[in-house]
Amino acid sequence: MRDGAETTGAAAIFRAVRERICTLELPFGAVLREVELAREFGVSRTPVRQALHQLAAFGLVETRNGVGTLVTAGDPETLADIYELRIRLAGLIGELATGPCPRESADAMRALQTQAEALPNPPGARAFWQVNEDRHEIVNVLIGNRELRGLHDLYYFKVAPFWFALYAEAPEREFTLLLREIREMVFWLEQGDMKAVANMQENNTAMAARRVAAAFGRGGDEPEFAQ
Amino acid sequence: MRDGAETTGAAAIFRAVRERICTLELPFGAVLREVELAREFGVSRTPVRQALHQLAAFGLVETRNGVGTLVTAGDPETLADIYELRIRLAGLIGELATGPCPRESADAMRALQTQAEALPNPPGARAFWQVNEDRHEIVNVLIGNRELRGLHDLYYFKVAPFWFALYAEAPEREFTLLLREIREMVFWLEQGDMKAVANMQENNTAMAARRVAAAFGRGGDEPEFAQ
DNA sequence: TCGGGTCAAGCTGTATACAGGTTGGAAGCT
DNA sequence: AGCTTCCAACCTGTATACAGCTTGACCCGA
Repeated sequence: MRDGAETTGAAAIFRAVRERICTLELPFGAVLREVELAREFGVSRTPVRQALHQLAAFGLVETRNGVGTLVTAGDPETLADIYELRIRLAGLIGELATGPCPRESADAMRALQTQAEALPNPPGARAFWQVNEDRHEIVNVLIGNRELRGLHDLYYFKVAPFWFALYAEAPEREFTLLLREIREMVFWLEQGDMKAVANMQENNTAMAARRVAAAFGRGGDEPEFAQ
Repeated sequence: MRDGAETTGAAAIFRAVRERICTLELPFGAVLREVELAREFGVSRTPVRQALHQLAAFGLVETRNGVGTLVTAGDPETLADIYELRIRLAGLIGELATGPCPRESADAMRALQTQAEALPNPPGARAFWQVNEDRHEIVNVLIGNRELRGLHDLYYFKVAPFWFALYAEAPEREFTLLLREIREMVFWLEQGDMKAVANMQENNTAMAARRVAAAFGRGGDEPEFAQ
């Protein structure tokens, strides 16, 4: 919901663990133990627990007494719900937009395009993740309605693990699609047309939903993620 | 985001404090001290801190080191953002609905109507709050998309303090409007028309937004809430 | 061999002690 | 009187100790 660079140590742990979940470094079903994380980050269990509880509140993990904190896999039905909603939220970005997009966003996206095109195809997982996160952030700051912006951010991290699993399956295809999206985004950002940007976001979200559904949809049971 | 009757003590404190905020028993700007709450609920600071951190994550309070936990008043701009989004979310309820509404919802709402009509006008703050919460819950379970349901719930609690302040200003008017809404809701629920229910929800949300904007909108600075 | 009961290891939930930060007011100087 | 300085009380952030729960493995009997 809210991010920013907080001063407290729990926020740093929150972001670190969230990133591990999103990059599947921590696959669904993995168990997190508070003492381990505490040792790793050089703190006590207290801040770790704070971070894990927040992740639980956002639905990324589930804590069970006596067992540990498990990374939760959304079942296919939940995943469908999330994407359905996410597509609509993308549409709302356009409906709630007031003015044209600022120049800085177009500049930032163009810079990202240049940077991404310099990468090999497929790039490493880390680079891929970073490019995508930058793209997300550039779009995110465009959203005028702060609450909608928060939701856009929240659901991005919620579906990120699934989406990243797509990359693991077909890295070249996913990177090509990402590049295509960035190029198109640059075009419309340069036009200053927020509605067009939102429509594009909606289209790409829907397309991602189809790919994710094909890979992890109702056909199979629980998604399989190898460590 | 998620509620339910949890086993841990922190969840109970979370709900209790949230209700106090929503009913303005704790007005904006009030400071919560962990030791006080701990004494009151007969627990240590630890579960209290969990509850307060969750409330902070949802934007209802803000914790400052060395000071305390303050109940946060959304500035008028944020309030406008929330309502704008909430109206659209109400529309999505209809768009994402799949089947007709179940009979139980109509029955429950009819029972609530009977119960509410038996109250004096205006009812006490407590009764008013309870009727409204019941109404919200009945509508909430109708929402098929679980994520949207969570958002609908989340934002309900986020605007509840403002909306409850309206009741404090004009109890009879607000109760009459609430009764009207319940009656209309019963009608459409009996028709089984989810889209109509959603449209109604959208209309009533928009109307509430206008009343709130008139009372706490950009005209005045920060809203004033007496203890 | 298989099923059930028991228990110990390990994890989270809770309570408490300590460290760091903030603030309001008193004391002192101008 | 007005302003600055300083400090003590208080509150949150963190670390640690203890209690309750879960689970898997071991043991025993059929």
